[in-house]
Parts: sequence; structure tokens; C-alpha cells
Amino acid sequence: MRADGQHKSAMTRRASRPSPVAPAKAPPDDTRRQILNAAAKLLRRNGYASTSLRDIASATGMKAGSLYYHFASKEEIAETVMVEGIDLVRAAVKKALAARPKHSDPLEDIEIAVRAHLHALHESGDYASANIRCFNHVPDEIKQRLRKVRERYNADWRKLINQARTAGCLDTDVDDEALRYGLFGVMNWTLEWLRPGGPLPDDLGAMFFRILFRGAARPPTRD
Amino acid sequence: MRADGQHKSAMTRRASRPSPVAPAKAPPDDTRRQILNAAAKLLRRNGYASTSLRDIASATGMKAGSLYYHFASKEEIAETVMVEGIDLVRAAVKKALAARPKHSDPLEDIEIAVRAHLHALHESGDYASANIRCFNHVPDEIKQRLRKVRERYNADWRKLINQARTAGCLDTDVDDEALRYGLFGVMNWTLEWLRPGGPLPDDLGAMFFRILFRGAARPPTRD
DNA sequence: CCTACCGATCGGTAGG
DNA sequence: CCTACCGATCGGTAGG
Repeated sequence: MRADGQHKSAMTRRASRPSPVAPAKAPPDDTRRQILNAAAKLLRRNGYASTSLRDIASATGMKAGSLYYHFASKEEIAETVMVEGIDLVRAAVKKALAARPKHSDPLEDIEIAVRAHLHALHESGDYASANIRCFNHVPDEIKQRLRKVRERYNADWRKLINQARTAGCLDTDVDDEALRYGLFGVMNWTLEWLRPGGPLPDDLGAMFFRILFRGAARPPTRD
Repeated sequence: MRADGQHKSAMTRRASRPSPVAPAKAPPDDTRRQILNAAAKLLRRNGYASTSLRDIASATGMKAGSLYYHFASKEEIAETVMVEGIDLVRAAVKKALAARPKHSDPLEDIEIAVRAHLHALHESGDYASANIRCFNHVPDEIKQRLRKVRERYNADWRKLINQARTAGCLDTDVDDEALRYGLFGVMNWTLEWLRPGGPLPDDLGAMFFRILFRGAARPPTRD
């Protein structure tokens, strides 16, 4: 079976000959990914302080000290997970917007973004959740760098809202920043209560969009 | 000055003679309160795992071991703080609703509740914030008991929303639980971003109520 | 309410 | 990537 050289799937293949760009002697990048996956799951569930390097190591099938062959510190592991968490959601929203129907109006774009953000938060899962759950308890130095990454994603939303504002789709007595914080609030708060058996993230996104943009109150009847 | 027996304010007075209901020989309840105040502040800022008994003790001017004269464990201190955090907000909302204008409609009641909740969260401060910030990282046994206390507060909001529903004030295609989670989301998420220099909690409450019930989109013009 | 201390666990390192 | 270990810190206790 091994003679044909095709026995491994593309997912797990390793270079059989040293490649000029990725030398085969180097430690497999897979291990690094396994560490990050385990760390993301644990950080999401237990928080920053309660996640020990021994927990991460044993979940990856190695000993605590060995983690330092791949990362310089616990902080570096956590920061890597959280940055990826932000970028995963950001990329998911960007991708959903790129696939939107032509000539969609600014409000439709926001609905697409809301649904994509919620979907990524609950399906991609651990990385994005770890970012939101651990942000407050991470050392200040990391927090400051994370803020810059978050700010890029905030800018995406400000742009979406501003396009709706410019197009005249938003009510004049609604504050744009309050609206953005409100959107982040309803979306990210789902991490506190939404369980696997509950409503689907996509349906929830549609409902939240409807409430925040059309309002929960019954519209006044035309008379 | 001490001869008149009136030198202490009512806030800090102690029983000068043993009272049948609260014997004077007992340790002062003030100390217990000071411990809880310090714990609430630290739990809010640093989270459950990163708040040590030594931190709480030194903030109260005592040694770590002495805390066990007032509480049985770190868990008991945290649980006490968090239960009070829920009850403080709940009481603030109840009080605000009790003082509402006569014949206010159900939507006005909800706006009052939103503003009271936000006000309590950011002015009463540490206890309520500690509850929200630490809930996920507290031992399961405590979490289960806290859920029951939270459930009482949830019931208050379900009642408010249900009254609006029954009165026909809410749109038929809005889900009541989604609306409640949305309200909690926008309100509690303010802990993640609202800083002392920012908008006043009351103004923010009015804005959030406006967005969630009237909608951020410009209403269709009547033609 | 303090001193002195317990066993457990933490992030991290040396040497291989 | 492991073994063996470091100093620091943790929640909690004994005895006063």
C-alpha cells in the first residue's frame, strides 16, 4: 500500500522530500495546529486563568514542557488563538458579502453580515468564542495588540453602517455607534445563552436584524 | 464630643448596648461588607480565577486566613457577591417600575426597565458586573444556584414583554424570547465597552429602547 | 483576627 | 519532544 506513494490524504500529507520552501526536517505544522485547537477549546470553556499549559499539552497528547518547542509562552498561545478568532469571523463576513446578490441595498448587506457573524461564532466556534470570552482576563500587553485587530473588524462594520446612512436607509435620530454596539451586543451575547439545541444561528440573525432595524413594536396602523 | 452619644452618623453606628436581635459581642457586620465590597471590585476587574483570597484580604486590610472567620470559602464569597449583583439590579428595576407614571403603557414600562437596568449596572457597579463577568468561570455547583436566582429576574422581563404582547403593542412576527435575549444582549454588552467618559447609561438606555422597538431603519414614507 | 504552615498546582527552564 | 525540576502562588487549615 505504501509503494504507490498515494496512501495519505492531502489533509495529512507530509513532504517526502525536503522542499526548498518548507524543509522536511522542521517540526510538522500539524502539531502547532493541534495545540491551537486544543487551546481554543479549553480557553473558550474555562477562560484564560483556568486553562493550564498542562491541560493544553495533555489534550494534544504531549507534556507541558514540550509546548515550548512550538510556542514561547502561554500568552503567545492565547494571543494566537484570539487573533485567529477575530480574523475567522472577519473573513467569514467578508466572504458572505462578496457572494451577495448584485445591487443589494445597504440594509440587506447588514443582514448578510449579521447572519455570517452569528454563523461563524457558533459553527467555526472555539477560536472566535475564546477571543470574546478571554479578552478581559488576558495580560494588558496582549489586550492592547488584540484591540488593534478588533479595530480592523470594527471598521468593517462602521463602513457597512455608514453606507446605509449615506443611502438614507437609517433613521436620523439613531446614533451610528450605538447601533453598532447594539448589533455586537445582541450577536456576541448569544455566546452566553445559545445552546446546540436552540435556534439556528442563521434564523437568529434574521430575527435580530428584523428587531433592530424594523423594531419590535407593532407599526402604527395607517388610518 | 462622645458624651452626647450622637457623634456617629446613622451609616456607621454600632449598637452601644447589646440588642436582643443583634448581640454586640458578635463581629461587626461592617467587616463582612468590606470583604464583599473588595471582592466585588476584584472579581469584576480580574475574574474569578485571577482573584485570590490574598488579594481580597489585603484590600480589606487583613490576612488571607482571617477571611475564613467570615466566610467558609472563596466560593462562598464569590457566590454571595454574585447573588447580590443580580438582586441589586432586579431591585433597581422593580423600584423604577413602582415609581412610574400612572397609566403608563407596557412599552413605556419596558423603557423604564431598560434604563433602570443599565443605570444599576454602571452606577451600583461592582456587584452586578462581577456577576456577569464571572458567571462562566465559577464552579458548576455555584453556577446552578446562580441560574435559579437569574431565572427570577428573567421572569420579571418575561412578564414585562408578555404584558406588551397581550396589549397588542408588539409585532406578530417578533419572537418574545429573542426580544428578551436581544435586550439583555445590548444592555449587558455595555460592560465590554462603556467607559466612564462615554454616554450616560440613561441616555444609552433610551437609545437602545428606541432602536429595538422602533427600529434603526428609516420608516417608509407615507405616500 | 494573625502566624505559620500544608499539599497542590502553576508557568517556565535545563539538559538531554 | 521528554524528564526532572525551579520558585511562586494558590485555597485552605491548625493553633492560638
